[in-house]
Amino acid sequence: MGRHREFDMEKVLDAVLCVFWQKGYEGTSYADLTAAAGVERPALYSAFGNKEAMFRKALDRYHEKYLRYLPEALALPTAREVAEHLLRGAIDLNTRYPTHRGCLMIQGVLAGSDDSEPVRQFLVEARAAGEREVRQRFERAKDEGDLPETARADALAAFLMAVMHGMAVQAKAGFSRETLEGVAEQALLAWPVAKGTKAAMTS
Amino acid sequence: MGRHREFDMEKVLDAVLCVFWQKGYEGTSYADLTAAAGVERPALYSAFGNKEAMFRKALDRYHEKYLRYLPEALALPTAREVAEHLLRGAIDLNTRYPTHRGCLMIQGVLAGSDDSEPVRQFLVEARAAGEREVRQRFERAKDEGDLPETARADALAAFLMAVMHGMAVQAKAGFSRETLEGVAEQALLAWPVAKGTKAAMTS
DNA sequence: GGCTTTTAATAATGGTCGTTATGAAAATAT
DNA sequence: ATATTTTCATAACGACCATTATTAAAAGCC
Repeated sequence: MGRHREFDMEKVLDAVLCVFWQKGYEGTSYADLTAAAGVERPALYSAFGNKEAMFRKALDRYHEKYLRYLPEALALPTAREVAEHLLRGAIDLNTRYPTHRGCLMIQGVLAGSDDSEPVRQFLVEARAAGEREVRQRFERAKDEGDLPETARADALAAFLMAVMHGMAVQAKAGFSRETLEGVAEQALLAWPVAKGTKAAMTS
Repeated sequence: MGRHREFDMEKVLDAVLCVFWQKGYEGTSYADLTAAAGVERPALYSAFGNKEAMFRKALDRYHEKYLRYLPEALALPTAREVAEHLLRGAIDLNTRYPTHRGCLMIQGVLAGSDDSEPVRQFLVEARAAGEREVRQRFERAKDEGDLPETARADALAAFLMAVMHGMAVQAKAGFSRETLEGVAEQALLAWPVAKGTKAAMTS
């Protein structure tokens, strides 16, 4: 019983996500959110709770809709392909939309106000979880003989993520896709290759 | 004639810089600034102008006091040493102070509110200027035969800066100095070396 | 010591922040 | 058709934002 919701919940969440993406958590106001969503404040509160809860919902959607390339990458057969797919995916995501360049998560990790500290902490942990997955994937690659025994999975994962984060910053600073592709290329030049693999043969 | 200033201008600027470093431009309030500087609001206004002008002064000091490693690096004899010094300097700066990790500039580049857009734009340009200097240094290295003719100075500079920016993000996320050293090491593994140089002999 | 000039601290400005009462409109249930 | 329930928009809430009058204190000049 009762009245029905008049707005499309998914459309609103997408609009909210875009605003957070563009302006960051602490840079986004309810004025921005209502303008983008075409829905008044109380509707946002009844739909999501407060600003922090809304951001977390937006973050979930960000993972589902835009960070798919991460599990995709992890499922590839070799560590080298994992790394390539991660870099390519990051470039694509960071430069695809002219209105909101860069990465929603990285932007939030660098937030500074006291109010946004809980959100920042959450993002720090989420980022660490992603890196952990990559590291574990590279450890598996060592077990499978796909990375050399001498390779350090933790350092490779940290390095790869550093390049991805750096590209997010550069994308926000206006870098072109082509420039970022040059960055990714250089990053992969020293990728370790185990003896006896196809990759080692062609080098 | 008239009363003398009672506070030490340099000490206040240092305190202001630390707050901006910790909380970013848009995350810092005058309450934070007065608490850290031990000086009331009007004194800050008479000394610096408004918040934006104060941030720019803090940025100048940041360059003088903490970004010295950049011109230092550029003055080194080989491109390889330039890159090493840049990475080492970034690691040091980003992890030295537990209360304000990361990089003041990178934090500002990712600011999102409408108010901070002028500051963000300024930082984007300052960042680009730094990268330009590195690129030109690498072009000189090609002329001097220190980098191979096939090397792309722009891609190398962009790559190096990407790693530095990524390390700033990771430092803000709590990474240890040792982890970042692993990142830098991996970044340098594929550094191009011209034939006939000492570096090429030892490899 | 009086007069002027500069700095200092208190406190108020208008504006915007995130959040929430309040009451009208719409839809189901009886 | 009436009562009940839920959503909607208007408008208000206190808190904090950057900025600035206002007034008291301190230091140089005569």
